[in-house]
Amino acid sequence: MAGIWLLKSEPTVFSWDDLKAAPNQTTCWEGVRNYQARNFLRDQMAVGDRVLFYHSNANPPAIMGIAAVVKAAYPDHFAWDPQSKYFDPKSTPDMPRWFMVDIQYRRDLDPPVTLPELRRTKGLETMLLLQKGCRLSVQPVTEAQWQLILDLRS
DNA sequence: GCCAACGTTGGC
DNA sequence: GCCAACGTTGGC
Repeated sequence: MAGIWLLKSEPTVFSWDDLKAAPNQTTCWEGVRNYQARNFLRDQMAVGDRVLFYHSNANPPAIMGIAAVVKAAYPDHFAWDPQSKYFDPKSTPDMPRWFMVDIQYRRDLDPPVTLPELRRTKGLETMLLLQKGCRLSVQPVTEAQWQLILDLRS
């Protein structure tokens, strides 16, 4: 069974609409600079995995829709660019420290599933996103959680 | 803008 | 290896 992930993005940095407007509705997911998130991304994300696209630092924070992984992990070359805000001199082409995947738009959740709605939903209490202080920007989602979330819009 | 929670850094 | 200081995240 293919994996399921929740990816966080601040809409002022890269929004759901940005993804839909991107060439081929596809984008590389650069800028992950946390080791736990990197390990999920690098070691476990695979082509065909399902993605919940979440707007953090938004009003309200919400899952905007569904995307899919269309390219598995490869080195995040933004880490090598001194002009990039994601520059990290400790990552080199020979020894890349950071990785990214490509994701592609699949469909909207209409309307978006807001954080308060998620908190109200029975069965999602253990979802990582809802845990106090969980800042992980790449999170695994269980099949049961996925189904509960989709059921909110069907 | 505030601030709690967390992750990382670096001196020792 | 400890841990204080610092930086970041992200809801509110």
